Amino acid sequence: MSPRPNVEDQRRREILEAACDAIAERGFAAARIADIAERANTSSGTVHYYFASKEDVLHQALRFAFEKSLDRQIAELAKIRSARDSLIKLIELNLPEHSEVVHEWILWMEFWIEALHRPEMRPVNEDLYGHWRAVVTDIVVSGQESGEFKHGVVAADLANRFVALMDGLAIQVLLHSEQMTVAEMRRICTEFVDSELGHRELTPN
Amino acid sequence: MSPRPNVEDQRRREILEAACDAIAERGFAAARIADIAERANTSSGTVHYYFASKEDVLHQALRFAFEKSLDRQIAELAKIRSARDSLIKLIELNLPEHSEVVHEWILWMEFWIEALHRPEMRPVNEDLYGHWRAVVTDIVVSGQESGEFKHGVVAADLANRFVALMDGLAIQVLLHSEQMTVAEMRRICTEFVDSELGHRELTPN
Amino acid sequence: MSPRPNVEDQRRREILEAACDAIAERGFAAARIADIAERANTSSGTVHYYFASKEDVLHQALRFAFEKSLDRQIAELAKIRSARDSLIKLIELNLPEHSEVVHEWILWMEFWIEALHRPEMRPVNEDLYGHWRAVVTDIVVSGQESGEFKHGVVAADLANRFVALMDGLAIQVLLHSEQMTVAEMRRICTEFVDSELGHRELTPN
Amino acid sequence: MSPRPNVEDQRRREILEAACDAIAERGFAAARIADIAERANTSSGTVHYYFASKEDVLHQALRFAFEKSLDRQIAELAKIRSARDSLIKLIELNLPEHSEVVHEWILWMEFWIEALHRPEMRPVNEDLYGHWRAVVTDIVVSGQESGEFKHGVVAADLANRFVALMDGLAIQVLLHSEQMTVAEMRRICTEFVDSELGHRELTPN
DNA sequence: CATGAATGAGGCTTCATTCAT
DNA sequence: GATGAATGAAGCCTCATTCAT
Repeated sequence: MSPRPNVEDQRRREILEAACDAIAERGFAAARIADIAERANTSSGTVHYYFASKEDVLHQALRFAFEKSLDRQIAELAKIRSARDSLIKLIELNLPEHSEVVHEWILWMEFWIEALHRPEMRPVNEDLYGHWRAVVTDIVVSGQESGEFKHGVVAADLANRFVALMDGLAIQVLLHSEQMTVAEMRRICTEFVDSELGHRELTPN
Repeated sequence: MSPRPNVEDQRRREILEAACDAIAERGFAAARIADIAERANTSSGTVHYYFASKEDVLHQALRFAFEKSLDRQIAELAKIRSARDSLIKLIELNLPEHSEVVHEWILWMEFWIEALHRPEMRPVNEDLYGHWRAVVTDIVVSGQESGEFKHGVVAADLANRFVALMDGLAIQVLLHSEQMTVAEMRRICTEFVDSELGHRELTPN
Repeated sequence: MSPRPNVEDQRRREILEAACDAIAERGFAAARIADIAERANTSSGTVHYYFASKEDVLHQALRFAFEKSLDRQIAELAKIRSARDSLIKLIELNLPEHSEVVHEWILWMEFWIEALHRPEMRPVNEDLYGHWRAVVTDIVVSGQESGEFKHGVVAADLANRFVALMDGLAIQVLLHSEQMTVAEMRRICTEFVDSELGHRELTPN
Repeated sequence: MSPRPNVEDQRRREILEAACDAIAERGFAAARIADIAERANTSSGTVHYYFASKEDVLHQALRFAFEKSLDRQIAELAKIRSARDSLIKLIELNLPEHSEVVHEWILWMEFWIEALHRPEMRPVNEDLYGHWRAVVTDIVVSGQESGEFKHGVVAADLANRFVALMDGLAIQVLLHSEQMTVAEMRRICTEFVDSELGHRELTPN
């Protein structure tokens, strides 16, 4: 009957969102409780009312962001029939072109560093990255089953390479490398899909 | 004539090495001046005597580590004639298998995060990564010129993809992902070289 | 007519009991409103609803405990006829042997410290300790009147010495001193009574 | 050669003295690092430079005060030949008449409470109180040997009773009980010595 | 050259207290 | 009557930086 739980859950989410913003803007290590409180229009006391410690908010914030992002992407992909279109969509959804996606990538990078020094966070990587890889693997498999993709490629292996390639490219885009722009990243990823899975090479003559 | 400058340079280097160790072990953000001093068997006062600020030591330490690593790799590659062997060697030199290379990768990852939030560090990326790409590009070009590699591949583009792939794979290896081991990374990188540059596909029948 | 006041009084007492527990377990200074609320199965808001401030609950809790203890002891003593048996009973009732009495002693010790720094609490000492001394004094006087105790001892003086001795011994027992056990405390107190008030020494031959 | 150690030791002692003052004035639990720093004419940072934590300074301060007090008393007693005079001197040295002795008593009381809740401090009690008891025991034994005191009293037992009596009386004096003044405490303690150890009763005629 | 004692700003965390419900 | 979400003041502690030696 009571609407309280929702209110509390709502506040909780606001704080996590604020924490994500703070991490993206100032970096994981430099984010202060006060930054989070400010962005959530509340007090530092309230942040501690909902979370046990700074580490607690920040870790939960990262997981929260990743789960939200994964859900959103899965929802977007669900609308698409073609396997190739799905991978292209996946590329588009993850090109660090607009600030929202840039933020997500920054959170991933911050997470890598944190997980590097805090082994207890590695399960998050295992879990989330596993999901990610599974998404790609599923698309590849279904594309192969439907005949849209060529056979002879191990889906899980391709997923690993695809994800690694995107990660590596995104880093350079985010660092504003002159050698790597969003456009270039898009081209490379698209070509990766077509050359690895496409039929063109199979019918040269 | 005085030998002093060497002494000072020596000490300077010791501090930078110590800073690299501190970053690799505790993380860029968590590394303290006291950690550096301890690892250099000196005092925090001395660290400040040689460097203007904490940021100064840490930034110089990263650049120092990357330049040393680049130099060492270039020296190793200079001994090798074959272009393919050079790329294979490059892969081996950068597989995060032993602690030294793991440390180098951690420094790169820490650097990415730092450069993300401190734009003034991006030139280091531009510079060092540029070198890196140039190394790969040169090997590819020389391989193509000698006929060892197939033509039709844009060397600079391949270098970008190669480097991005390694970066992305290394991250997962460093996070101890169950899906990505050193062996798997070695296989993927080697296959990348052979499938992208090798002649096998060109003579199927 | 309304039974409410009883409900409120009841709740009030529960909170005071809870506060006593909290003081005994965590110490006066370390006891938090949340500790009290938890032990009273209620909320911190409710504690404040019944008491003006933390200081208020804690001070009232101490007084409450002492009054309860005094009443209980007076009731126990009322059953006893012999003056010597009364003093022996008093000793038994205050030997820090079982947890309830240990708790009472801890509350006294906490009270001493609090009264030391908060002069406004000293009247509680004056009042309660006065009662205590009066209890002892009355027993001694009645024992002397009945001939059970020897004369020549100033009852009020003996009460002061008796109470001080017990306080000092109890402290050492509570600190788990190897030199002072409950058994030893019992022996010393009993001998005190007999040597100070008994007739044995008076009729040696 | 370097006078540094002395300087550091000196500063250390100053901070401990300041901590004792802070405890005596504000109470163990209410004493803040800032209070200590202020009284030592230094900064809170410096307090932490010499001591690991607040608990660390405060605990060391108590031990420091007790050892100093014990040493001082032993030195005073060394000048005295007569056993009775020694006990009388001991009483005088510990009557909470002047602020210095009052401070010492407050520190003891604060210590009792702290040791009650922090068992790791109990050895301090065992150690220091043990010394104290030993001092009394030695005086009694030597008095008995010299014939100054009557025999038939177990020295260790008397020491326990003497110390407990003084503790209990001091508490009431410190709480400004109307029933217990310094003069009364002096009288009671002196009479204790004479009645327990004196020869008067032995030579009634 | 090098040290390390000293500083104090900054940030996390605790917790009594308030108040809307 | 009772609650517990929210607050913010207060205090401990860390650590880069300074400076006298």
